[in-house]
Amino acid sequence: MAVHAESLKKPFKVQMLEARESAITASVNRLLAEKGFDAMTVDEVAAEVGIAKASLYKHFSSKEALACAAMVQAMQKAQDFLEQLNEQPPESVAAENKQLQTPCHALRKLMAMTRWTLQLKLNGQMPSLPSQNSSLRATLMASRPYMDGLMRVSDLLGEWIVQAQKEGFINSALPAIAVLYTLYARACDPVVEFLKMSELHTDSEIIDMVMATCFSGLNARPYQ
Amino acid sequence: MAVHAESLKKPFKVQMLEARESAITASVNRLLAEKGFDAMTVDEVAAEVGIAKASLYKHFSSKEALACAAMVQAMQKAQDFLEQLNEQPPESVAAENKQLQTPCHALRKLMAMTRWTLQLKLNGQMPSLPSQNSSLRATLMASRPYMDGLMRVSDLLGEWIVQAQKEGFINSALPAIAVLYTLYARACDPVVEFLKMSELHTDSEIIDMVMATCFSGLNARPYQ
DNA sequence: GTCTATAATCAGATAGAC
DNA sequence: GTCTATCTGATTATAGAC
Repeated sequence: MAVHAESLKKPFKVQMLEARESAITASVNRLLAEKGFDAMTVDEVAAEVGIAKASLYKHFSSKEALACAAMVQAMQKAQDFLEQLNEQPPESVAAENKQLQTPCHALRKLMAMTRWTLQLKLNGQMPSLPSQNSSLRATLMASRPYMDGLMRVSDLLGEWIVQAQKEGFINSALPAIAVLYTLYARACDPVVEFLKMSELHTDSEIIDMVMATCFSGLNARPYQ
Repeated sequence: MAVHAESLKKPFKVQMLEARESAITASVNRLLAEKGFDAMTVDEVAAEVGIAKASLYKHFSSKEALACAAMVQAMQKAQDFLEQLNEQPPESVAAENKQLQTPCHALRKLMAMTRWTLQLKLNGQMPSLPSQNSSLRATLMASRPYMDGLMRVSDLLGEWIVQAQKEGFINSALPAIAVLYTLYARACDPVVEFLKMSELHTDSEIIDMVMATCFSGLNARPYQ
């Protein structure tokens, strides 16, 4: 019983430690979004958190572990968003947005998730992992929390994709995995940055444009 | 007159030098495609070309200059392809391919160019510059040959985009610049790598899928 | 121009006092 | 656990002989 009480109510020291580590992952997340894993230095992280570099290494054993913790946290946020979307009554999903006005519940969830991704990116909060093969990939693949989150996210999205295809709202000629990858790719779509840099459009307009190209493509659609 | 003759027929030594430098840029191009600018080391380049690192630096003053030369060559190849596409009678553009069967000449050229890009990528010949801000960006921006090529390519594509929009084959609600960026983004689309890694599809199938999502989007199109 | 050998720098990681 | 100071290795770049 004492053991249970101990594990339910965290000691003060543990709370402090977790708060500190949470502050670290938040900084890492921001830096990963801003410059990517390779360009981010451990010195920068330490400076931004306001502690010495050696102290960072007491919390995380390597730069990869540091980035991995941030990625796990980001993945958890994504999963939370999807779970909440999954539990909502389908009709209530983003009804305020005219772009989401499709009669297909599954498609509406997929679009809501894509909008969320783009918004996060425009806010500078979407960590960007190296597209090329890197030491970080191996660390992520070996991380249970990360892989568990990734699998759960993929499962949820996969279900919605198959459902939307069954209902005839997503092109069934595309393998579900290709649709999944295409949606994931919005998280690192350079079009968002390019349009943002051009300063010709608001964030909202940029999202609408990328949503349009993602779901409707470049072609004009005279019949719809 | 002697000057003209000199400049028309290149001396043997110059030919050798250009051949050597061409071999270098080819290696750099391949390495840029394989691992990107940051992960590519000058030692690797020297090893692959088969000369000493110090010799490389006699040809190119820095790693950035090295990559820049490769990018200029790649851009030149793209421009050559587009110019040739531009001079062809419109009817002859990739008539053999069923995916290019649109009555709009401009759209057909855009699609041919996109296919070409994806094919180059699948061949491991599409150099990938760092999406983030890097020292390479500055070098490229300061390079006349690169920027001239980029502008010419953008002009040609821009004309076709506007034309296809005028004829009602590309969504006119999208600014031409957004369409241009979306096409450029195919050169670094991670969906291609992901699908390739999954080993579930042939290169040809991958191209067809990415072409479909690019031009028609994910949505089913029951009316078309 | 090509080479070997070396300088210079930067960034990830650690030692050891407190 | 935090700090300062340092180590280590990798990588860009150069010196100087041929």
